[in-house]
Amino acid sequence: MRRTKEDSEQTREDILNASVRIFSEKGVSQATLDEIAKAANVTRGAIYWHFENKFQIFEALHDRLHQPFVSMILQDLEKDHPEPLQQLRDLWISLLLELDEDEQKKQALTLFVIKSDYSGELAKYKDMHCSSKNESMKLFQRYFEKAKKMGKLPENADPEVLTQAVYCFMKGILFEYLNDQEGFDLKNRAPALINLFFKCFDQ
Amino acid sequence: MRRTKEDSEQTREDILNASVRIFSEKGVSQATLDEIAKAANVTRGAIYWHFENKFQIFEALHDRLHQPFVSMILQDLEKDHPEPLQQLRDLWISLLLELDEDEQKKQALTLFVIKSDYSGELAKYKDMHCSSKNESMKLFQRYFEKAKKMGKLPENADPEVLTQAVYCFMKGILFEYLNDQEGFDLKNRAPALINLFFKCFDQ
DNA sequence: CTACAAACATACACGCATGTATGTATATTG
DNA sequence: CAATATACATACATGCGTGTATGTTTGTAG
Repeated sequence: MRRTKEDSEQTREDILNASVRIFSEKGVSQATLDEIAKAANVTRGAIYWHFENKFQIFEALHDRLHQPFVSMILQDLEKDHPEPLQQLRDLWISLLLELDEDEQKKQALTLFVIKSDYSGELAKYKDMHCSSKNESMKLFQRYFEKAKKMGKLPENADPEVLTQAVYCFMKGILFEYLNDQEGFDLKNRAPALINLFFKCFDQ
Repeated sequence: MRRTKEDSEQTREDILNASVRIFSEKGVSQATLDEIAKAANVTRGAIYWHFENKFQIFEALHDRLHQPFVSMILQDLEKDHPEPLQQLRDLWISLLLELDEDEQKKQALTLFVIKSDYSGELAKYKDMHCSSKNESMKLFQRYFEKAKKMGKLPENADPEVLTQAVYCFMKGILFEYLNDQEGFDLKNRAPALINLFFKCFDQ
């Protein structure tokens, strides 16, 4: 059953897509390669052909999902918005609203925000996760630095602290929403929550 | 090796204490009963005598840790503070600062905030977790309801939204801190972060 | 003082997930 | 058109964690 090169690439994608689903449903450590194989309509043989083990899949998924996010933020930072804080606020609101309607993204975020605790078997990937977290935090910090340079923030405001605050808030929202999607009316609450938070910069 | 009743209760406690450690280090699903047994200086036989299985330990831990938290908040709510928002703010700051120096509490919170994703084997306990979450959120909401009755909040402020906002923020802080304790200088940042957030109510 | 049962420790059987070894069909290359 | 490597599927061996069955000691009730 030798397949062509495109076929092969397709099965690789199938495996990755199935992995996101299974990982986000059961958690990485509870997910089994056989489940993933069945969800991707292949056998474990195919998985072991494309990946060394379960954690290589995890790593591949991380790359596939982190990079688009970073480049999207970078693109947003290119724009010379007159109100960087407002820009960041709107970015987050639209991100949350898009998330609410994108099952794929929800699964991916569920996987990396909730279902992977980077302990035990996943411990080796903690550094990877931390550094990509720091990478995106640095990007968010640039919004605040812009705002400060434009005099939109008080002199004593520390962009690093503000970034950490926003990051924690967003992480909390994502966490609560992804943990109980029925109990969290994101579509209606997201603007209210974000707007409320960004009020603390308006003084 | 029949032990007295107090001995028995002690081993039960030993098992629970060891479980918090192992669970918070490896995650519930990756923790094995043999590890727990060794950490508690007993055998798996002792564990199976006191508990049905791993998840019964988890349940027992949840009870042991949730109830003191609730009663602590209830006690704080008894006080008739003239500024409920300030009271809530100070409560959170002191909770975070205490946490920073209490290894036991850190382990417990790590377990329930990060290491248990309530999927797969833990799915049955999701309801339990959600209802105890809602219970504590209702308690936090009472601070805002108090404040509103006292005219400390604008007429159109929705205590439920405000509660959700604070809860998400705190969850995010806890999550980030527990995930990378070295990278999060909680002792110095906690007051700054909390104070910043509570500013959005001062208008 | 002697049953009996509590409080474990030890031993065993089972299933399940992993990794690897092997088989196989087919695209591709010379 | 043969030879080879690719892209898997299948089969097998292994280990590990769980649950349970059984053994053992000792506090305790009568």
